[in-house]
Amino acid sequence: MHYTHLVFYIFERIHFEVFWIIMNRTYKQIQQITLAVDCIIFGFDTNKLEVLLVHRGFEPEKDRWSLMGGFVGNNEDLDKAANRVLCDLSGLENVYMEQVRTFGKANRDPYERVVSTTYSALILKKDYRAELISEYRAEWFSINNLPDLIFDHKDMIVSAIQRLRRRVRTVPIGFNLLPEKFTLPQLQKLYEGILGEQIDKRNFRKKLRTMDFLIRLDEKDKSQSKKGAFLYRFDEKEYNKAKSFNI
Amino acid sequence: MHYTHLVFYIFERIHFEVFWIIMNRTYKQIQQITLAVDCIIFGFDTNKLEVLLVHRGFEPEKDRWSLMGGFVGNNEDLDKAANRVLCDLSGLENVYMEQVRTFGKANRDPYERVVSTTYSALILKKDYRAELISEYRAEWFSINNLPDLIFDHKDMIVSAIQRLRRRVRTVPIGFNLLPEKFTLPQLQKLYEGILGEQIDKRNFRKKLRTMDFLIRLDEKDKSQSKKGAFLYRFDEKEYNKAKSFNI
DNA sequence: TCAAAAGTGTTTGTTCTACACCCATGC
DNA sequence: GCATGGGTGTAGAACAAACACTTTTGA
Repeated sequence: MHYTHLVFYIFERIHFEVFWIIMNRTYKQIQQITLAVDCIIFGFDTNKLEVLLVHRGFEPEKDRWSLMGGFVGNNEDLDKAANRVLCDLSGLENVYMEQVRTFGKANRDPYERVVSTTYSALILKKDYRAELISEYRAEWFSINNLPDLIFDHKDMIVSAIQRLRRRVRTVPIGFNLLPEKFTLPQLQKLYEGILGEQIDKRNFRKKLRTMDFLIRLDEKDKSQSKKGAFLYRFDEKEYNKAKSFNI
Repeated sequence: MHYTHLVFYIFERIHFEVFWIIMNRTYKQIQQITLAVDCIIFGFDTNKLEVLLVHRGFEPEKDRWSLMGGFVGNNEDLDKAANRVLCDLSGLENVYMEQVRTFGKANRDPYERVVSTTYSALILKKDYRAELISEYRAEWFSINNLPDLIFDHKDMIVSAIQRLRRRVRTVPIGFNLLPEKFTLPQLQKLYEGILGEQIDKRNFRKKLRTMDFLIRLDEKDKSQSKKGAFLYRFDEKEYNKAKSFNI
């Protein structure tokens, strides 16, 4: 190796080692931050999409509404923390949940530095244990009529709705908001509620007819009309064969 | 108010207060977690999409490859931390970046509890200061030929690519990977590289012709052919008028 | 003059949209 | 027998996919 190359090489080598030593020290001394999860819990009520909010019972921000949240334990998976919070506060397990995004502005909670990862959950409203409503001062709100919320919880809900609107068109997750057996008018109202727009009945049903995983049962639901509407169920096995969905 | 109602009311009230007192204590005592950001830095090289990785210079996991990352300061916005890490390690500011998702498995880093939020950045490779490549032992890797990576960094890259593939079809972010003036053959190769599939030249150009924000200049780039290809530029103002994009 | 890349349209099939009437039933 | 919600099909427009030849020019 040429002399100047060698000098350059040694210099670079030292530079490199020093950089990593600094990195390594940083690695040990770094500041720690309180990490939270907040759950945007969606439910569906005949024709509108709703979120479940809790009434904050302590200062600061007493008497304002907030999402259900909790802190992440030191040895707890982030996803598990979200499930725990949902389960603690709703009594429900094995609920469809997915991460939305992480909110990390330094002053988002003006009282303390908290970074929060949001998760959205789709639950069947009637599975939600009614007694918890009073226990946690929880209440369902239509997404079109949200109350005043603490911190950036409104932004959290908005971004969860945006994501839900995108996802619900390409993945059959909407069924989590309906009972196992449902009618097509119900399903259409669900989609209209989520997307916030009217859908043509014939075009909607035409699309659904092409989906082999939507099984028509020999039963009718007569609660909404005299004629009665056929009940359907979502067949997961059949869906997994092709995994194509598009509304 | 009827007597039993009153008793019930008081009971519920106490229950509610106790719950919030516990919550409030929890709020103060909660465990804190080291929070990191990792940057998936994408670049484009004539016909393939690449990511920039750094060679880890210290134990544990010495000599393996990793994403560029850093820790979030106690008074630092999460987004700012990602920008800082990118800037420290690439010398670039004002780069297109967006949050991807947060990785929070308790044992994802087997040595220490670290939760990490990933950000993807699209940079123009030639803006990346070459001297930093040797300073940080960084290297560009084709996304089809990634080396062995520490922890869950491979998953991080995979989810960033998935997201990029979705986004690039509906938002004109791909231009961040090209110089200000670019040719249509370049643009097509970029899309082919990102999406990992061939695109029909005539159909591609037909779509682009409908987009008013793609301005053809009176210059040609003759570096790739004798005939030369017209240069174009992306007109942001024009795009903002309609904000519709779809490839 | 020829090799190499740039540029250009048409046809066909698929998907999306708009739209209006009959059916079954309980009251 | 009528009011209420459930159920069905078709025609036109927009969009997507497949496909082959001509142009330019430097070497």
